[in-house]
Amino acid sequence: MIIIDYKDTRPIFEQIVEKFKVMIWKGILKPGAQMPSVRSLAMELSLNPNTIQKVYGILEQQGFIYTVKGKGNYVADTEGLVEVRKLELKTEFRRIWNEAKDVGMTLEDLYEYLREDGK
Amino acid sequence: MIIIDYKDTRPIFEQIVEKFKVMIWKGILKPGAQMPSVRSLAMELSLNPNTIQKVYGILEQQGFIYTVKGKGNYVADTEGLVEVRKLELKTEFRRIWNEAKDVGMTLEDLYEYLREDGK
Amino acid sequence: MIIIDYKDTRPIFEQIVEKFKVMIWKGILKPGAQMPSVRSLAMELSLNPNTIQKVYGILEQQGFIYTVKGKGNYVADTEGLVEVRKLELKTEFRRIWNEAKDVGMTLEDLYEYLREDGK
Amino acid sequence: MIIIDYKDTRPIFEQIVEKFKVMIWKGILKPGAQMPSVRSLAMELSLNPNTIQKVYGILEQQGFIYTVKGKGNYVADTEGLVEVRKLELKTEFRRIWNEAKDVGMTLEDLYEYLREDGK
DNA sequence: GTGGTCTAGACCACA
DNA sequence: GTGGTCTAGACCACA
Repeated sequence: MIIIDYKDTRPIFEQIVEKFKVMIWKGILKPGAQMPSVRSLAMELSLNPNTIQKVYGILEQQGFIYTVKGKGNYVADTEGLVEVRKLELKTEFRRIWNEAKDVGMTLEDLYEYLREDGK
Repeated sequence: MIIIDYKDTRPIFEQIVEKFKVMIWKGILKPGAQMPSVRSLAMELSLNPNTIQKVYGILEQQGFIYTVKGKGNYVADTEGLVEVRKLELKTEFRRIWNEAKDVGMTLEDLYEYLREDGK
Repeated sequence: MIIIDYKDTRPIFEQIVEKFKVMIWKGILKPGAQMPSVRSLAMELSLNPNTIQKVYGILEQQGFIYTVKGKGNYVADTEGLVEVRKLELKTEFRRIWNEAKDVGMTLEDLYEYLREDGK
Repeated sequence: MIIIDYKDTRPIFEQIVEKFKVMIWKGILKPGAQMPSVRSLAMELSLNPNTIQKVYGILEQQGFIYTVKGKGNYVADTEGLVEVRKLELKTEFRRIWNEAKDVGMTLEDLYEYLREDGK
């Protein structure tokens, strides 16, 4: 379900956080669904449980999951989060776009480039 | 000329590399111009010379400056680098765009958003 | 495994980079194999960890190894690198050949000389 | 007569030594000819006289020129030097060739490559 | 003066 | 344990 790319320069915990977020955004993991336990996921991925603990901590703190003590972690309701996320992404786009203008990229170049998304 | 943001999570050397690149892209630092000496810049920013050494090493290795031993560092010709930079930026756009699609952003939304550039 | 030649005029870090490259080219270090840790190698060679850090940084940046934070450094796939290496070597040959012509060496002399490879 | 390439990574003194050697090998500077004075050459190239002093010191020590106190520097007889130089170059070729074999270069590849020398 | 290399050692993030 | 960043400071080559 989750594959770690050891040649990715990002730390492992960040990769996993990212993967879970995408699965939640896309609805592969639905609100209320139980997350795998820290220990079982650590076993499955051959990682230190600390690493998974950290992943869940970040997801919880960002509102993607919630913890029920003694029972486990569950996917949260992500309604409000989508709008927050869109804003974050727009801010990122704006930042890069400012640099792109400096090297002479046009909005049309960018539009064309992103449209060819199949390739 | 260069201000370090200690609240930034990125390492100091990376921030400075970034700042110099932008100054070179924008033509604030022109090809052939002499860079501040390793030691003088270190003093000015209250940093260790090693840190500046690292910054200049990266800039040289990426083709932004060149070193004349015993004389100093100079801004290089940046002709070919613009194309490389465009590719980097496109890769960044693609990465964010992939996330943006997951939360339901359309290419038209993005286009409109970036077009209103005054704000 | 690695011996430093203190009579060599090249800096230590460069000698070690070179040695590792050769071991990787020759397949003595195979793709996926773990490199010695920064600190253990530093101890073994009686060098400062920073020096090894630099060596690994260069090897990584040139595609010979990759780093997994908190785990270690691993030998990368070197498929594409062979072609790059061939180009580098050709450039070196061209440089020396230009000098050799100046003292009257012919291509046939060179060919004969390199062919007698047993000696 | 001598042009310094400031984008060359080698130190300036080395570039000049190199240039003089070639001029002597090629016979552009003939045995007995007077070398430009340290001061005049330093002026001409806008360099520190120390740098030229160093160049002449190396050339003298390697037998390319000789110094007559109070008169100047003169090109030496280079008869014997050519053979010595050929040996040095052969050693360099052998060293690179050993590496080239490791990445699968053949003697024929090399021959062809060096033969196309016009380009 | 200029840059380059290296040591000793602290402190941090990640697993 | 692993690697990454940074300081303080020595020593060297080059101009």
